[in-house]
Amino acid sequence: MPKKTKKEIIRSPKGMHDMLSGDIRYLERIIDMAKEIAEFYGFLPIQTPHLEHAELFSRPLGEMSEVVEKQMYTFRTKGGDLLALRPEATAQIMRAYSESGMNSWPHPVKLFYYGSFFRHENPQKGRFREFRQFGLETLGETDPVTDAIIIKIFYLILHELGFENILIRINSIGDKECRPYYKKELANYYKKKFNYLCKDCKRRLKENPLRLLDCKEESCIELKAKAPQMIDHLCDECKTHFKGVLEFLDEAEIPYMLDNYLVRGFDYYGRTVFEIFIENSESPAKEASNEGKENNHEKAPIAIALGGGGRYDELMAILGEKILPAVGGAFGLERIIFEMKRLGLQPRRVAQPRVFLIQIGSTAKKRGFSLMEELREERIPVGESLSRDNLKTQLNIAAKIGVRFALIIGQKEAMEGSVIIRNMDEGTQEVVMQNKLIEKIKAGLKK
RNA sequence: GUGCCUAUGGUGUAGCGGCAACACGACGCUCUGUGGCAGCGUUGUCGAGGGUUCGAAUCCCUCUAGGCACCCCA
Repeated sequence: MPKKTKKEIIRSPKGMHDMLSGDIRYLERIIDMAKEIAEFYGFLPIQTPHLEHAELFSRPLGEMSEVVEKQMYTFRTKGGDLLALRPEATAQIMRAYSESGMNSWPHPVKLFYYGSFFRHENPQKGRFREFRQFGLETLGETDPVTDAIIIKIFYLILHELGFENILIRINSIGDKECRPYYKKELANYYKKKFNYLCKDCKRRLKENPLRLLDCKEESCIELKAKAPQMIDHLCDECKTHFKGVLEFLDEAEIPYMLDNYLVRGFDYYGRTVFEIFIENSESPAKEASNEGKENNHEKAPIAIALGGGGRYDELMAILGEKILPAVGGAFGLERIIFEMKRLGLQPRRVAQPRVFLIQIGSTAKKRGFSLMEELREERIPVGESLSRDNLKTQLNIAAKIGVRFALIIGQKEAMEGSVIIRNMDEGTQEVVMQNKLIEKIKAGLKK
């Protein structure tokens, strides 16, 4: 072992990073838009804790599931409780529903949220250990229109942000009546082809046959084409429900694509499942040349979904409460920021100051210090660099920001209670007494 | 958890065995009375540790971190 090691610089934990003003402007734009639309549709805000009893998540997801076993941040408190950093919001909202007595609210209860979630996995493109989501939940309603509203709001948010080529992939995975039957059918089909399956799929067949439909191995994709499809095995009620959802989407002219192979990992999902993508106009050509195969008749979406969700009518029962039908979904906010930047969509605009305060000398500095407050009270955004004393430097900064007026206070002005207003574009100046200043600036900015 | 790639000022890069270089940014000074300029300076133990060598940013090994993909997916 080395005798002397350089002092280690402390870095942010793996998969977690600072979000700086550049990205936050995008984040704010997304949140502003999402809130506006969600609130229009009658959704109420909710903020749930970042920590919960680990069991809240492990019970619905399964103690032995990979997510709970490996990806959840859990720890013991000093008091001995087993807590977890929240990996998702849905279970929290179910908990909040019963804990906060929402069963006495007018139904359906419609909620939206945004915030950080945590999962301990290897970071890669669009996947971090701390990531932010915006989500919607509608509790206490089975009507297919509620599914459609959730999807519509997600669609609208992206549309209003300026995204084009938004694609909703949608499927119904049945309910607890018909899905087990389908699963068995699917497993039977694949058992016969066992020797043709890839290594992973052989394992999937035992653990979660639905996941076989997700496999990207070419040989498995071929097998998938002839596999039994969920849509043919839906019970009548599920079929009617799914048809209803699609009719509302048609009515709203929301572009969607039936994807019979879209599945979600957990058993508590039932009926509607959906994911939202942005179609990538460049990638089909690229992929075609890479693969050199014919296999590409469907348009290629980007690899990662911007959002997804579905119906989970059975979740509340798993948590030990009365059955409460529910549907919801969430956006990955980092992923949307990434796509907005890639496609050149605009972040939130921040008003730039159009006036800049410049001071020379200690008396003037103090005058400037209090003048800032007078301007703030008048809601005139004003830039400053009070910590600088050099006139040229300050003018330089003012010029760089691109303000219209510089307010210059020097020794002389501080003494006589005046201010120089300098028009930065024209290079003209005017000396005004301080009691006329606000008026003059307001008039000047109007032009 | 597995595999592949990467690591040089704040940022983006060059150097590929022989003096660490360039651009931009930031900051300071020239500069306490007038801006976008200019000049000068500062911003580095080349991710860390070890090895090969007369000599390592450069070659080798280990570690760490990051990226990408797999696995898995909330």
